[in-house]
Amino acid sequence: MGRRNEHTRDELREIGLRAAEELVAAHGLAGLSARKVAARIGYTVGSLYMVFRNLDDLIAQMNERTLDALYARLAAAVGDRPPAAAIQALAQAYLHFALFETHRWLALYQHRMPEGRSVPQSFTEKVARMFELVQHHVALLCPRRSPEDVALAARALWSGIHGVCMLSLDRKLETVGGRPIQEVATSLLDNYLAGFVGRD
Amino acid sequence: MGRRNEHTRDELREIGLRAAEELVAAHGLAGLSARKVAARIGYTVGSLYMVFRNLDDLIAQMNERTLDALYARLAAAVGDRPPAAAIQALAQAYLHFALFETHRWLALYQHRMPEGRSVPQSFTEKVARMFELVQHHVALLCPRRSPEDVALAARALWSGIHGVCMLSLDRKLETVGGRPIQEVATSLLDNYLAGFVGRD
DNA sequence: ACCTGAACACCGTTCAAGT
DNA sequence: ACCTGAACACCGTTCAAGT
Repeated sequence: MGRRNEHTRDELREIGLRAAEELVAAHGLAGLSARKVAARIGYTVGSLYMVFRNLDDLIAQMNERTLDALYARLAAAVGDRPPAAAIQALAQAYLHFALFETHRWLALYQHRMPEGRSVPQSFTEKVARMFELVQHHVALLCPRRSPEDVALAARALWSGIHGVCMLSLDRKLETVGGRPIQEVATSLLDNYLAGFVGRD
Repeated sequence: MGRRNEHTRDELREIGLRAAEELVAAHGLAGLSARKVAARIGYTVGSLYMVFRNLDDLIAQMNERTLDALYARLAAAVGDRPPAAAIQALAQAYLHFALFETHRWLALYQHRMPEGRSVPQSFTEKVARMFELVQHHVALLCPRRSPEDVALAARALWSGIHGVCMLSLDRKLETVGGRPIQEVATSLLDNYLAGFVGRD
């Protein structure tokens, strides 16, 4: 057998990633398997290994696409808002993505590279680019603060918003009478920034 | 074969959980399997299903033990400190646990119950108990605030600290020149509380 | 060069059979 | 009642063999 040649390498990679995204969207990262992806695109499992080093590689590439989508949403959300509003918009856009593309977003953090191996550099760069978006607007908000202070504040805020998403999605940690996630995020931003700017 | 009777049901459960904890500590949740646990305690896989409903049940029980350990550390950390110091101590104790018992702590959040099933009530209660520890000290710090405000603040802070841990452990998100995790956490608490108390 | 099919070493879960 | 051993349906990964 062999030689179907219906798709180029790039096409195979594309439909593979798309199938993976659909599987994850439907059943979460745990519902993803190389065999299921192969079945869904009408190839044998072995074929996937022509285009992806292994399943971890496939997931890493899928996650990079998620990062791209997330970045686009964040960048669109800021628009030309003034700093404080821009930061709030960034947070709300992040929340929105986590809430409405839950499985895709969770896969970003659930997937851990095997023991020794690290994540590709392109992945790290996309994360850095996203972080700088936050940092930029914090800097605009507090022009007199040192770059170190701004970096620290951006990191604290970003981590905080991330934690709000995580704990909200994890039904395990949903305490009774929990507030809507947006409200918690707003509280975090408002109070942190009040403290941060107040000591400007 | 059969009938070894070297261990009671409770003992079997205990050595099973202990073996699971050792495997997770060494290789993370991904390195855990029912067959490995069985091998490690010198029983066949089937025997595990006498004591645990399935692997998810085993992991859930293991995670409950982790929650107990974490709660003990947090409670010990507060001691009889005044509110503000108590909150800082809680955060630092949480960070410490995440940093030094990383795999055990990560397992708490990496493990997701299968599609329909939810986490046992005892688990939820242990989480609630931990959350109330934070809430209690925030209430002491701001006696004039409404219970709703206090709950919101506690939730924002707890989520924030959690996010700091998560993103710090995830080497993926380590941005270059990242500050030490404790510093980020302190910034989060100090500035949030400055904002929160300032509007008291 | 592309792709298959079968193989290998794993996995969770069940259960008849043995003591 | 306790425990085993084998079975079943899955899994990731490799690779000789076919076109």
